[in-house]
Amino acid sequence: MPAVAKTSRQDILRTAEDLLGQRGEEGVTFLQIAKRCGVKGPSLYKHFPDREALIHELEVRAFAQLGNQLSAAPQSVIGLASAFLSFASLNPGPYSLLFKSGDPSLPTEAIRPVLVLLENILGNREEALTRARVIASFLHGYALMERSGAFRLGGDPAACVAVGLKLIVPEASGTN
Amino acid sequence: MPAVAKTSRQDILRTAEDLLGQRGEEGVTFLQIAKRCGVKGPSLYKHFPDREALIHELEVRAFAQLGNQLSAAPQSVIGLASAFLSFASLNPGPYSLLFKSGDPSLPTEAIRPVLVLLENILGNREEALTRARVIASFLHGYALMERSGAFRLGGDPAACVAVGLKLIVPEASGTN
DNA sequence: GGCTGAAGGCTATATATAGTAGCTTTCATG
DNA sequence: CATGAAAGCTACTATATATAGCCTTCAGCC
Repeated sequence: MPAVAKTSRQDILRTAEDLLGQRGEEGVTFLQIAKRCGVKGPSLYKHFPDREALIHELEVRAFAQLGNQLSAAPQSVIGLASAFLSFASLNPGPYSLLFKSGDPSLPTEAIRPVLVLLENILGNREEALTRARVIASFLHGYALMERSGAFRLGGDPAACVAVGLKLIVPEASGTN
Repeated sequence: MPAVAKTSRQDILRTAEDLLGQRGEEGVTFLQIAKRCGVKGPSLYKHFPDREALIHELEVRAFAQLGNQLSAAPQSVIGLASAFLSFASLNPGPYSLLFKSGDPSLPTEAIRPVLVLLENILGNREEALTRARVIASFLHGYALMERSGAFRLGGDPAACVAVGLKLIVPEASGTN
């Protein structure tokens, strides 16, 4: 439309996602992105008002990815939990952005499969929401502590996942 | 001992903790600390090799504080969990440092009361460790999600704490 | 009493970061 | 073909971490 256009919003976002994956959130700098996109730093401000806006966009995308993973997974407690934890460990960069900002409506979308499953299992909307929150907290906390190596007392930390899930949703045992 | 000494390691750490409490981890900068301690930025390197070392020290202190809170709390599942979550919400700065670095031996100390309590309740060391991990993951995840406002689907998020604890340690019901 | 060495300051500097101001180029459209 | 906006650019500001090298002051020793 307008002028030369050496890069684009999409190009920038893709590059930022690469950096996020390779170096984590700290590594997502305008200078690095610009360099890789073949423009100078300040030019990026023609596409994003500031760094926070870019990071927010990455968070939205991360939620979308997580949502896809959960939708595609076996719709069981174990299936969804495994998909969640896989996403966390395979995509530490994007994962680290989740559950931090607290504004978009997308999280609701991404987590929906869990809620739907629990409603089916429990037959109670209210109880399902509470239970979903317990599971989300548990898995999120586990993912973070696992990644940072916070489980230092020996044994197999991963073992606590299955145990935890069974405790939190005993109704799913057998049915899975 | 040696020379003028306008400040000290302790002074710097106290100032850094103030900043951590007031502005969060991002706000803990050598320049700000130096200003408040009445010295210039580079002088701080006479007391700490780099910023990371300072932050690590703050993390160690945060674990010590948390440990004190847990030791002083009622030694019940609810009592310890409440103390943990209180610490998290009353000290967001220090709390944000916990379970991140993954090197010191102090975490082990801080969390010990939980482990001891669960060993008493369950009478099984192995099982107690697993259960402690489930609880720690759950509470840590809850604290983070609560703080960032990740619970957006209405109802009372806090309600899921009691429910979660009861599910994870049903043996404690009645006894608390 | 005076030397000396090291602790702990300081200034100056280098690099990386976010962000702003203001100019320039290019093309799509009237 | 003129114009205006999109998207570059350079130059600059401010803040951050960190290093180099110098200066000052005292503690301890001869």
